[in-house]
Amino acid sequence: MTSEASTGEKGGVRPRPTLAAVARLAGVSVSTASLAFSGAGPVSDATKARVAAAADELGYAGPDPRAQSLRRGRSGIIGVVIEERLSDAFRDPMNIALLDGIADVTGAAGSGLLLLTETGDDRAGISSAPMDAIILIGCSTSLEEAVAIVRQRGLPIVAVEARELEGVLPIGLDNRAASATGARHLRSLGHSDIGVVTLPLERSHVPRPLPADWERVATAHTSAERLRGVLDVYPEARGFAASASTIEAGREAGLALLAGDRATVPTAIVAQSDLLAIGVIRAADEVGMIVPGDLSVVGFDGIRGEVLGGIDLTTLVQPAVEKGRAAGRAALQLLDGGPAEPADFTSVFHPGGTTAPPRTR
Amino acid sequence: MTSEASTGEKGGVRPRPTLAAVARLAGVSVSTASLAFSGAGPVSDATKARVAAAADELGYAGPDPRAQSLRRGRSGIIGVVIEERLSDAFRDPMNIALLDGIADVTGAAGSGLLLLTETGDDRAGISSAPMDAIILIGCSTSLEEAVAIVRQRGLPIVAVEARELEGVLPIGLDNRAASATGARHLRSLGHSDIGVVTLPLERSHVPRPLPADWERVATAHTSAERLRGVLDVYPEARGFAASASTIEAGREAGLALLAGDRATVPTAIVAQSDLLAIGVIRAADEVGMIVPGDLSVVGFDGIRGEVLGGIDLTTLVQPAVEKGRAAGRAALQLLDGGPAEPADFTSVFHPGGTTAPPRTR
DNA sequence: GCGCGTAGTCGAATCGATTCGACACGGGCA
DNA sequence: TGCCCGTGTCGAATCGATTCGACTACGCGC
Repeated sequence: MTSEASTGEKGGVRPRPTLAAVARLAGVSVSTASLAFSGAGPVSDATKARVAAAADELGYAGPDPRAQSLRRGRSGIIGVVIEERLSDAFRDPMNIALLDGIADVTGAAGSGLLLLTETGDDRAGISSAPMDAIILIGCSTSLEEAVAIVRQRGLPIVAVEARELEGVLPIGLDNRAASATGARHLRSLGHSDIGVVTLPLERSHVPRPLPADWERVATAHTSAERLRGVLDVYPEARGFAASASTIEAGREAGLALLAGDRATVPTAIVAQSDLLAIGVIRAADEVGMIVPGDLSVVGFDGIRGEVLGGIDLTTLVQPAVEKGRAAGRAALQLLDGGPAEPADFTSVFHPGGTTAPPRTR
Repeated sequence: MTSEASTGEKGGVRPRPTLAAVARLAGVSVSTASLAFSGAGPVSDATKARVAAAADELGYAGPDPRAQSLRRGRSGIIGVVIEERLSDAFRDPMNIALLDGIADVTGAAGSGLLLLTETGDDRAGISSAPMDAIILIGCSTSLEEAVAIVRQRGLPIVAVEARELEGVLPIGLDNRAASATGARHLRSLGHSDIGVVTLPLERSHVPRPLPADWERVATAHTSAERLRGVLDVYPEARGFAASASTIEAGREAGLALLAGDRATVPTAIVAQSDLLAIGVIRAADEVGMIVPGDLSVVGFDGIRGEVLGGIDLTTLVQPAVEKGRAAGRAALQLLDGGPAEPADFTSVFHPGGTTAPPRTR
């Protein structure tokens, strides 16, 4: 009878054996088999061995995660919502570092990361994927919407660098203060006319000069905060919104700010990311300006390595990986029911070789 | 009685309402509620409306994905296994492009991507995450192991650029042939002494000269194939295995190959990735060699954009995004029970400005 | 006017595990 | 000798949905 077990010997698409089958073969009840398998509960060694043998014989691959997650009310999956296309989001090393930090923590806790892109109207994932918690990163525009959906599902929400929102645990960065520090550095060097290259401010990532009503139209929290930080010090700064956090977009923005007579262009530019800063430097190079002689450039992020091409960028170094870890930890704590305290990270000013006093003209 | 619905008005951790609760409030059976909600089956408009109203009142967020996935035997999740740490894997734009291609297809089909890293002994994800299929990318060393686990779970497996393996649907690239094409290009230019910088060949990513017994110790399929392609044309080529697919690792390898008397170093280097190639070019620059005057360099991948820094690299352009799409499609087909045919992609040789005839010496 | 098909609804089984409470048995302690 | 408790095992409820088969009316055709 139970020798139907041998079915699996060779056949084609044999259905996955269940715990019940294992129990039957081992001659014990399902509950005992479960106990034996999970190690919880008192089970005699002999029984344990028989169950193990039966499982082995049937090729039982362990409890079905679907059934398990239903019963336990946990799926062991944490959703990560990324606003843009993956290829866009991952162009910036900061996002990768962030994700790496998250993966570091959640991976260690045995949770998987479910990547949810928010492109188009693909709400499907957010509204119906099996998750225990969700981490929003780089989500600006549609934040409210996403939060509403997720909240209705009763999932804990962690948001990295988002504006305060009811029921959302924030992982913050001192964007405004840090940017102000960078700006003050320029002021102390003697700069009085500076430009700002911002990250995309609104949903439509169209590169353009900063509109006067940017406060009203801005939906990207990080960009807005960093901009405020600069304006705190230089209320008159001219701005240009880049189309993305890439070198190319930075170059484009840089060319726009540096166009015109040398006497009328800013003597320093604050870029809201290091990639943008590198682009600005490239633009300066193209219009024949020397950095930092003719133009000082400040970045943000503190990326390292190849992309910099050996440049020692003056920038604000943010602990991206650590930020990711904090987000991961917070998500885990929340889904454990425990309270998680919001984290706030601080960027460190790194004076590099791309800033200097303005050339007297 | 049923006014307990109002509990959710403000309270703390109200448990998520179930379909049963909705049905009760609407005064219909659970089965009818289910039918009404999913739209399947004949339900009168009046009933549908009442169910919808009840769901609305209770704040029902739709069927619990966990229960759904148990019943349906599907979780709507596709696992993507990445061998290394995310920050390492995503340093190479090719991997991002690949993932983007996968996400493109699976996202459109409503499936989420579960990121599983294979760092350490963290088999947890692979062996127990709720997934419907799995895609292995850049998995070399521990391929067999991973495949064994997943196969026992009865999941369809798609592997990108892996060696043939029973029960695994391969998505291939003409690594060997394409590399040979690159090598023949060098031969036709007149080079007779070339070097190869390979991607990591084994688990331990230690940079070192290619050992004589590399065939035996190599576990990375892609690297090995690309190497074979070059050796097909230049059996005597000297090799150096880089520690990663990064510019820095390429530079390091380049310096190693270019050390010594100018007369004894290779006149051309084939790098197994564009990032490595850029590193090699940087190394050449450092030791005072001009590319392509003193040294020709061939890459692999066909990355574009900033990292290249304006270099027109001679390389083999592979359709990475398309490869990802194919992998995604294959996974979807397999989990639909349908047969999926393996895909094989072809790289296109792009003659750039980094190769030239060797300087006569 | 009778029977049959169908729209609409419901009850119950099912997916595969976990876990609580109950039960039987044997040994230690009073 | 009798009682209690811990160990090992089992049955049954439960998680939350989907879906099959059955049942009730009702309308239509013959």
